[in-house]
Amino acid sequence: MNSVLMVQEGNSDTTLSDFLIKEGYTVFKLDKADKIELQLQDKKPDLLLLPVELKNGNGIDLCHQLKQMEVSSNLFIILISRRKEDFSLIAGLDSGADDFLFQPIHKRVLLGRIKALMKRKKVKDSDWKNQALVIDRDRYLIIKEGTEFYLPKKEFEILSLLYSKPNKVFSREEIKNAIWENFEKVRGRTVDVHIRKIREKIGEELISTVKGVGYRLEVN
Amino acid sequence: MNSVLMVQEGNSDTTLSDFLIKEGYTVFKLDKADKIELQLQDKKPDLLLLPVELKNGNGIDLCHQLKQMEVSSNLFIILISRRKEDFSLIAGLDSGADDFLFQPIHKRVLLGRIKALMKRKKVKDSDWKNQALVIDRDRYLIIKEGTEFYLPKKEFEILSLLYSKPNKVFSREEIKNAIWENFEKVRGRTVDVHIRKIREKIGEELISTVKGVGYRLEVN
DNA sequence: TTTCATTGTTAAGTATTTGTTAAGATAATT
DNA sequence: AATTATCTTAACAAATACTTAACAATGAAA
Repeated sequence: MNSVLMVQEGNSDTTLSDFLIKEGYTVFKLDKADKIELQLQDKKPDLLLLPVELKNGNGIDLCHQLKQMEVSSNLFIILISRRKEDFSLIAGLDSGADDFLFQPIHKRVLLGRIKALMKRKKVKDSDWKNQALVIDRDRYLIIKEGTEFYLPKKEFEILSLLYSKPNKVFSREEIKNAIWENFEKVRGRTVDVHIRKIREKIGEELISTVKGVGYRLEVN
Repeated sequence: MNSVLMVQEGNSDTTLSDFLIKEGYTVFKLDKADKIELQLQDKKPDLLLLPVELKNGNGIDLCHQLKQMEVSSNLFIILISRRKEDFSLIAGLDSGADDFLFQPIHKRVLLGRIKALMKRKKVKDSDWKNQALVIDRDRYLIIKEGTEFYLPKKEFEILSLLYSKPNKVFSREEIKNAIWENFEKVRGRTVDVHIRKIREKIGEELISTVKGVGYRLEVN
């Protein structure tokens, strides 16, 4: 995550791009959004900073289109607007944007957002590529770093659930609700014990506890 | 997103409310729509299920009114009607409703709609005002300028509360009221200590004290 | 400047939540 | 039916979070 494509129509301000370059990013600029697809194909940036207000159309629609195209399916898009009112619109529409910012953009805020996206991307990547964990429902098997583990049903289902949203904290209630038929009848430390077994078999560090809330599958 | 206010005039069916409760939602019921504003102020639900056909007026107008009021500006409203014809009307009018359903309401359909709204809310929340700070309830973590922080429950809830209205000064009473079950029993410097912990972890400048009044989340 | 109410801070005590073990119950397999 | 694996539960230990008290610091008003 270190190349950024900025669309800046009728505006040659370099404050932000200079800042990003100083922070180690490769910055490409476009002074019109028209030929953006070619640029994306060519430069393959990680992030696109796209104004809502464009000379030739609007950024929300463009964002929506890009998000559905193959070239840009892995591209992060931050929409930028001059008017706050726009964002009710954006929130209502399904623009698919990854984040939103208002003008004027503060350098530190932008950097923060980029870093947040970076983290998300990392999680995504690890999901798809160097998967530390694979769940094979067909063979009812967990594979962690090449080693296969067989888990009994309950443990397998709980781990699958956590895996379905890595890093999300699942409350015990959510877990019971999802795994047991009559979840009201499951009391005491039942869930905890299953978690214990999973940790024992697959690794202590795999699942972390958020006290007062629940359990989370750790993915970095 | 987990509390729902249902208006059910002349009908005491509990199928839906039971279902929602089982799904983890807090459900409040009203058997007449007359005093609805008081209830909204009091219960602060996330979602209102409002019939179009009311004894004393109609739900479309009421919806329209509510959407313009401060109390309910963050409230999601789903309009419910017995007759399909109503909805051409609604679509034409700008009722401001977030969604529409026909009687009879199927449980799974309702749940689906609620979850869809939930997603929208998340987007809204994250792009709203306060840009340097992101609160991720799913992962139960705070992201400040790209750095993630895990906070214990009470600290997380207090910060979430302050975040819900950036720059608003919350009195200690308001905070206790919102976070604790029996807030009367919380005495002494308890709130202050939690604030201390938050400042320690996320930054001293984040929350400022308004002497004699309370605390405020600083947002520029 | 002194006073006084308010807030900050620390550290210790208390409460709550979670971890862990082992035994008994239940279900599956032989 | 016997054996084995899995699941649930209770009991207690450990860890963590929460609350409180005591005193310090601050700052506004007299």
